[in-house]
Amino acid sequence: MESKVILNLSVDCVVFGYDTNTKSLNALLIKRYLESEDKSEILVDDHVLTGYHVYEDETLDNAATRVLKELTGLTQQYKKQFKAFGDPDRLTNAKDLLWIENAKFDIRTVTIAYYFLLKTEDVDIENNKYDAKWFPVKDLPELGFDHRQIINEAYGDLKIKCLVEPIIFELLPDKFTINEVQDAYQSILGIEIDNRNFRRKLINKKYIIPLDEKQFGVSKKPAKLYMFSKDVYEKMFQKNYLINI
Amino acid sequence: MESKVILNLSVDCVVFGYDTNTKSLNALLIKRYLESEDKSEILVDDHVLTGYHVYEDETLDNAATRVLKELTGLTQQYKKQFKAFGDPDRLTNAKDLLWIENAKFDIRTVTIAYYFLLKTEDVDIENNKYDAKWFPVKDLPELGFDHRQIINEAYGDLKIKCLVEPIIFELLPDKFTINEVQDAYQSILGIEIDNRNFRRKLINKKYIIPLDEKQFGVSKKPAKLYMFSKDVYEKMFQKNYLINI
DNA sequence: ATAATAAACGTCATTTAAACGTTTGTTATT
DNA sequence: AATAACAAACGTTTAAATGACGTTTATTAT
Repeated sequence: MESKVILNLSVDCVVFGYDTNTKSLNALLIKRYLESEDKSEILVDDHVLTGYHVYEDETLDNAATRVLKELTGLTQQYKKQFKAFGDPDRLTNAKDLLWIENAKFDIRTVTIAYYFLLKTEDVDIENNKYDAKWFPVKDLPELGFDHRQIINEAYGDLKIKCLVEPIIFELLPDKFTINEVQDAYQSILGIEIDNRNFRRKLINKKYIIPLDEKQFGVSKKPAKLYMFSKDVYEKMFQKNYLINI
Repeated sequence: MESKVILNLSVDCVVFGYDTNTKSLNALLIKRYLESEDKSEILVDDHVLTGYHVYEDETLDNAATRVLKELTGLTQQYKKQFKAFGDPDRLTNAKDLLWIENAKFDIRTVTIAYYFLLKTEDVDIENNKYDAKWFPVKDLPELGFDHRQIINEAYGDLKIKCLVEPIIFELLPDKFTINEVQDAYQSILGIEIDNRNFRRKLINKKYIIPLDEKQFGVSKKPAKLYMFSKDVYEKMFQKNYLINI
């Protein structure tokens, strides 16, 4: 009745990994490279997000989780569905479409985009079967499809969420120093924060638990380690309804 | 290759309308009522959101705008795509499916959900061809499909957005009193606010413009009217990056 | 022992927030 | 035309949070 456009449903995953050492927020991308049959021409040479078709009997959330697991082996990471991308012409670039099995111009692919938060070090990048690599969000390579837009929108959503929820700790190791938290905020939000005031403010939070441990192996005064207690945070009924307009 | 599940793409629109008089946030719903052929049985008797199939050559955003216009005649309202709902079993209720043309059990409908913000009075409810009605968000009727969940998630998203962006003014008339703003926050967030502190704080915002006008027709001291300047708000480079965790 | 350096602590002035009390302008009533 | 009623509008006081700095401390490398 309708016509010949075939609808395809997929999830795409923006995997954010924060690197405490380089203070860089990275995105995990996979390489695409394809030559013409006679090898005279490079048809595709760029990077893309991981994504996959959503199976018939699968929820969107489960599809995203499956894709992340397939790519990284990880299953318990912070996940957020942040936007659907479904413009009818979003995959009409013929070069790109060669990548898709049985690609025709009358397939419309709607993708439900998720982002995940984890630590760069959590992924064994050496033995990754998709040859996935980390790229700084602020220095992305050539990207296929509309994936640059998807990453940018994910990043925008993440920034806003950072301001109202303590999701920064999803990006940091379980035990962290105050300065590492500050560095993460500065890097992700692109701002400068006064260390002394930030330190005071953070240490006063009841859900920031000081540990009887210090850094070691550093060649300066080792910093005290802290951890974040999600329990305490949730029990103090946050969403304190501070209207901040 | 894949199998016999037919994928259907739709948008669903949560139309929020705030009523300044009753201080109630409402959702616009349409009635479903269907009897069996011999009229011995009521098959469907509930309410649903407005939604529609997304046309082949149409963006998701345009589909949502089209649905709103069809329902209300309005085209310039605040709109947000907030979540996709696509669980394989979300429409497997046979009773519900009778509503869908050519419904079979092997159709999977993924819906991209939007919410719109407007004033209840903007909609001419008397002459509405879908027989749409307003229902307080806090007192919804029996709802079809997963529409209760969709409304609740939209409402949750709206509440959070209210705390960080001045979208409350999308729900209020162009000229409003300070108390009307307070009432809207209290009603939507479910909180109590001290009027004297709230008033002082709001009046001090540069983007809250006092007018040389007062209420009339009220039987008490008429309140001064104000308006919200989106221009001023945006120029003062908000997103002042107040980390509020 | 000492230099170098990041971590950690401290101070003060200013701003913002919370919790109240008081005055004012309008309409309705006498 | 006085006054009661009442929400609007303004004011005060105290406590807490923030912003902008200066100083001390613990560690490693020399």
